[in-house]
Amino acid sequence: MKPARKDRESDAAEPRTMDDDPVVQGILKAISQKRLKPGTKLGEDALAQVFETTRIHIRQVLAHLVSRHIVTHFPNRGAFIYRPTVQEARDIFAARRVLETATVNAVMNNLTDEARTKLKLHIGRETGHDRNDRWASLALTADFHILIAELAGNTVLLDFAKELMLRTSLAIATFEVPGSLDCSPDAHPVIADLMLAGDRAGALAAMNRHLDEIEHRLHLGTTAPDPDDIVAIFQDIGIVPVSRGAA
Amino acid sequence: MKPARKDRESDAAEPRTMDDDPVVQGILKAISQKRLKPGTKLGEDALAQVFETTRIHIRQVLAHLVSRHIVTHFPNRGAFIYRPTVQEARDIFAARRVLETATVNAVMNNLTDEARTKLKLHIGRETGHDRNDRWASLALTADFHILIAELAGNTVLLDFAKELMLRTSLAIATFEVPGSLDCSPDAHPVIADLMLAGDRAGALAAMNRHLDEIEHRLHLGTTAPDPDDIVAIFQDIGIVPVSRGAA
DNA sequence: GTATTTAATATTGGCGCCAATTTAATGTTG
DNA sequence: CAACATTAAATTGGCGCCAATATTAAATAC
Repeated sequence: MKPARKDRESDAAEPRTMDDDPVVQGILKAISQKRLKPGTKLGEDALAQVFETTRIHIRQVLAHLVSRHIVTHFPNRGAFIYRPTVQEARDIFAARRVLETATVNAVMNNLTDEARTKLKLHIGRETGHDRNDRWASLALTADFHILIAELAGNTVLLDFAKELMLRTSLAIATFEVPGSLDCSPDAHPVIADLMLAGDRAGALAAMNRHLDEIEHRLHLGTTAPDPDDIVAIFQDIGIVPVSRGAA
Repeated sequence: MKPARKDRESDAAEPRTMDDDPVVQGILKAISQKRLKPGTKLGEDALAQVFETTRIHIRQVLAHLVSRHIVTHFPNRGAFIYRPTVQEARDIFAARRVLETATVNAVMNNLTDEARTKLKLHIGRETGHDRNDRWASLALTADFHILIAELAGNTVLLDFAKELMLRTSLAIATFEVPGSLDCSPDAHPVIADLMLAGDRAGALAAMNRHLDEIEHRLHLGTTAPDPDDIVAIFQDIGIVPVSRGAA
């Protein structure tokens, strides 16, 4: 009937990655847009109903997110968006300083015309988008740092950068002061211009200042030093209307 | 009967991580010792029988290893130890240069007595162990780099370092020339001595030379530039006696 | 005798069911 | 009326079964 299948068995079956999964991408996008906050419970049935899939699929997705340090799993309790500790938040930013210094350096070692074009294109989108759309802004700010990692041409560092961006979103959502923005609106164009101008030292300094600025906006020294972590989580679990008043 | 349980529900249930799993640790250890080579099939029933567990447990373990880029999953075919491409092997070493430069720097910024002690202790174990035990050697060489990442005091960078060590093992096993050692036996003591002596620049240079040496031992330019990747995998899948001769 | 086709076997993938535990609700008591 | 104990509901965890696919073995044709 279909004997031609055997001839292509070498390339027919491609390896499957969880990152392509629409449910994974949906949850990750929701996190980077801060629609899903740390401590939120990810019920299996609820997710299965929202994404119109089976519960088994959801369990695989959650297991993947647990492996990626995006979700915490409590036995017999379920999966929750991970809430970084204060120390871990600092470690994330320290790791970003290391990684992004390297990626900026790598990009400037090989600044092709294609790289320049992509950089300009992104800055154009970032400055020209609708400022009222807060969720589009949040997604774009992460894309800038990921773009630099892409231009660096190292898939391993790119994966690390993606993971760090997600975990940064969790750290910001956990420790931010409610009213402030994530980062100043012109930080990315400044960095991009310095890179396009060939000013390596200036670009590196601007990037590190940018990261410092984001980190110092957070309440890493004052709020919840490290104790009663899980207790705080339980307070926030109730995204749904909380009937009882504050304790 | 046991009403005291309710009082402790806040701290009773701890989050569970896959890294503590004995099956995961067993597979990871086997990889770092190069008993499990890239391309080897990890059958679910076989693993369940070896580790005396259920098939579901094995599936969770394999899913975790897939997320960690240690195992590749082919639909309806099963899980195989991941085989890095040439480009990815280069990226792994480039990422290690970035990461380990940072960790060495961090350690030397805060070289406590405890750090000195642990460093000396490890070097002592590495030089004093049985040289004939090749598998113990392989496990120890990875531990040296992980120890430095631990002493750096950044959990995020530590996780990255652990992942990079695993992927380095896969890269070496994939591209090594059969007879050679992984690295020269005195490279680690040299680096440790320079660090203990406070010679930052010397330690960084020695570490980078060490990484260069490991990378240059591999056949990254001559063997299988990048084409027919999956085909090559299928050739090596047959760890079990191959009845047919070479093609 | 080699290659192709066909059948048999083994392995993976997924769905449903039921047990174990937790969480919410209800009733009781001081 | 508040706090505790008990009961009921909901959710997660795990096991077995069966379908879908790939791999191996046998059979047939050239």
